[in-house]
Amino acid sequence: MPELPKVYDPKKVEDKIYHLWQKSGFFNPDKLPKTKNRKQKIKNYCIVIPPPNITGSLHMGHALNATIQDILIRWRRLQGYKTLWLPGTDHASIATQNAVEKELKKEDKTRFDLGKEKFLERVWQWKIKYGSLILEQLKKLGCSLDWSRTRFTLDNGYAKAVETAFLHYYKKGWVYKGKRVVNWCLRCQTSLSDLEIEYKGEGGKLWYIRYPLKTKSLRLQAKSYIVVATTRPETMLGDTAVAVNSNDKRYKKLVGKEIILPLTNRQIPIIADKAVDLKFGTGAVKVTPAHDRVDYQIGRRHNLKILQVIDETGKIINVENYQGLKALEARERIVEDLASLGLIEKIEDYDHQVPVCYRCGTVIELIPSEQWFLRMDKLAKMAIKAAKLGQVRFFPKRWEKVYFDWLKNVEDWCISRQLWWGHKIPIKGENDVLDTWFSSALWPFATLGWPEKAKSLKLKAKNDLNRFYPADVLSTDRGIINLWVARMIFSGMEFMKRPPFKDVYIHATVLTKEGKRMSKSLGTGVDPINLIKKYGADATRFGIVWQVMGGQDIRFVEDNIVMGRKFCNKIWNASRFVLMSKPAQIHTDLDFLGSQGGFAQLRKITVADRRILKALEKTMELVDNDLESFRFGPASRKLYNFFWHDFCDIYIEKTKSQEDKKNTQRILLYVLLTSLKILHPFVPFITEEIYQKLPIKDKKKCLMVG
RNA sequence: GGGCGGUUGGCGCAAUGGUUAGCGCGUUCGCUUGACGUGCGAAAGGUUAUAGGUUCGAAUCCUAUACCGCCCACCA
Repeated sequence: MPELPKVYDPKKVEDKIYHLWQKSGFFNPDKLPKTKNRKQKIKNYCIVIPPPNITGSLHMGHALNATIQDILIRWRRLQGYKTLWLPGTDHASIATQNAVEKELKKEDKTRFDLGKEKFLERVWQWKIKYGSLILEQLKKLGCSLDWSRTRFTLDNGYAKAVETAFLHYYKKGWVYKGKRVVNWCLRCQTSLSDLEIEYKGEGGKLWYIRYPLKTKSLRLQAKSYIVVATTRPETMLGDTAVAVNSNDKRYKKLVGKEIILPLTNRQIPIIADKAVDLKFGTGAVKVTPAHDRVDYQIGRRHNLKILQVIDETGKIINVENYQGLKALEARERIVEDLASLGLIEKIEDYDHQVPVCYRCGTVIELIPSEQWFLRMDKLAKMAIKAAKLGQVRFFPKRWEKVYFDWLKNVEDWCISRQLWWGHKIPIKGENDVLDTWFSSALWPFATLGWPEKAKSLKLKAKNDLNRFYPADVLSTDRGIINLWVARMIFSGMEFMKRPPFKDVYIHATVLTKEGKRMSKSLGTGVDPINLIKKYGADATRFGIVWQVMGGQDIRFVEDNIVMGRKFCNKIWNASRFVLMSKPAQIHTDLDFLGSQGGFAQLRKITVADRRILKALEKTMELVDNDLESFRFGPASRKLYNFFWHDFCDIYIEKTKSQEDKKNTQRILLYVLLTSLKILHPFVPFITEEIYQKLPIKDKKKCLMVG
């Protein structure tokens, strides 16, 4: 046996070991060696990876999530389950299109300069580059994904799944086309769903505007008016009513009367509606059904005209004097004009929330637009039911509230987007594409071959679809519980009649040490690849998972990765110690603790021997329990304490003075081997490397399938 | 506006109502004993955010308050 170096060097080990794993084929459940457990049909275990967007490289959040999933998969694989962890990437329609547009901007070009065809070529080049970069990163981290099943949400088979799903809804009448007031991103030039907008606090103003009442006498008209408050005076051009609360005594007499809308001189009614808050502003609100969500609802209740005055470029239309002005320019002009007419009562400072695009941060305009929608009432009910019945369980449980709250009040989903990169709407004459989340909603079964394999599913044929659907665990970030998780659940219910996974594990969000969100644009991001280069993949995995406690956010500190590296070095040197004594071979499956023989047969077993064996057994049990309920941090601490303290500090020190060398060597080797097995899901590279050097009689090709 | 999470040694975090509140990093002191100085042994460092309450007993349960963070929301 060659002498091992004193310090563990991950660089010399990781690529070699990953290659060994890939060559073994054991990432693929169909190629796993037979064991007692794997012969049983029920012992399948599946995780579908949340496909990373191909917008760039992975950050620590991804690294944490990938580590968590790999721990679960390796743990179950070692237990004898037929494990599938299915890899892939997401075309991320709007996000990727924006990323490529940003790149073009550096060349002073827009997508329109290139034209659709050339632009899409460019996106495909981007996809090839970043798609493979992401998969490489996962490999560096040690992820045991079945690469033979790699999918992309825009590959040919996937397009078939999207088309099938869309047409299924279409035939049911759940997908429909209609003109609605939708969120419109002025930069991306597309509609967005309600979940795709964010709110940004803005120090704005509240203008109080006098709307003159229509009276018979002109003299009176100058004196009598109703005052409305607004943050967006320019939208008054599209007002088609003024609304007050029906219980508001101040305005009771005015309901049913008309006002003359300043600047346009249109006559519009004063109406009573429940949506109006008596306490805010003046209690009277201008109603612009074309450019405000609430106003649209009010308009529908009162049959008001929808008068669009802002177009999809953010400019004023349909009003002569302001035609072609940008909304903000129009605002200035209108306020000036109103002031010169003496119609501005007062102006107050007012902080409010402005909707912005979740991908590019541009202000959202609400405009009436012809779009495709998916009816949500029935689907939402199914999704709620699945969680209520416990078919889907959230960990930690509190996150199901976020899910229920959204589904209970959800409105129809606007699924069409005016983008170039994405799935085409499968209806003749439609050029628009689908919301990227429509396709990701099908991920857990589309990746397994749906709809092609659906027929054989009915025939109970053995294929991926019925073997690995539903998946056991979905591990993801809390930010996409509704955007993605909820939509996967109702899609699964609709197309597969079962929810797509049993457990939803919401992992911690990785923050900076200061408690700020990690973000590339803020320069607060930490690249896992740099950590892997510096400390090794195992150290990075162990260090980050060490911090996973009870669903709390993680403030990332590099100290923990340093700890991980030290721990790996400890594992390395304890193994060196055991190997240096040149122990005789032992049998892998020898049941030392059981009634079958093993240590029960050993005559001279010392107190220290008994203690370490007991501690090992206990640790195995506790770690299993922790992993059953996703307690990764506590599990890693138990492993650490057992190995470092019980095994190294106490037992190994003790063995140096134990007389029965042969017995001691056997026990040392047994405890080391078993420790490697329970450590392997957390630190796969180093444990595999050591395993390959251990004197085991019936050694498996890999510890991975130990 | 509503909801959720957090606040424990210098820093990052544990502790499932019950001994002296633990761990990692850092700090100080001592160890060149043949696995590891990325190590071993020891030590210092905490009125558990604040104020009340429940209890034989509270970091833990309850009620407020403060600060930090996140999510949702149609007060124009």
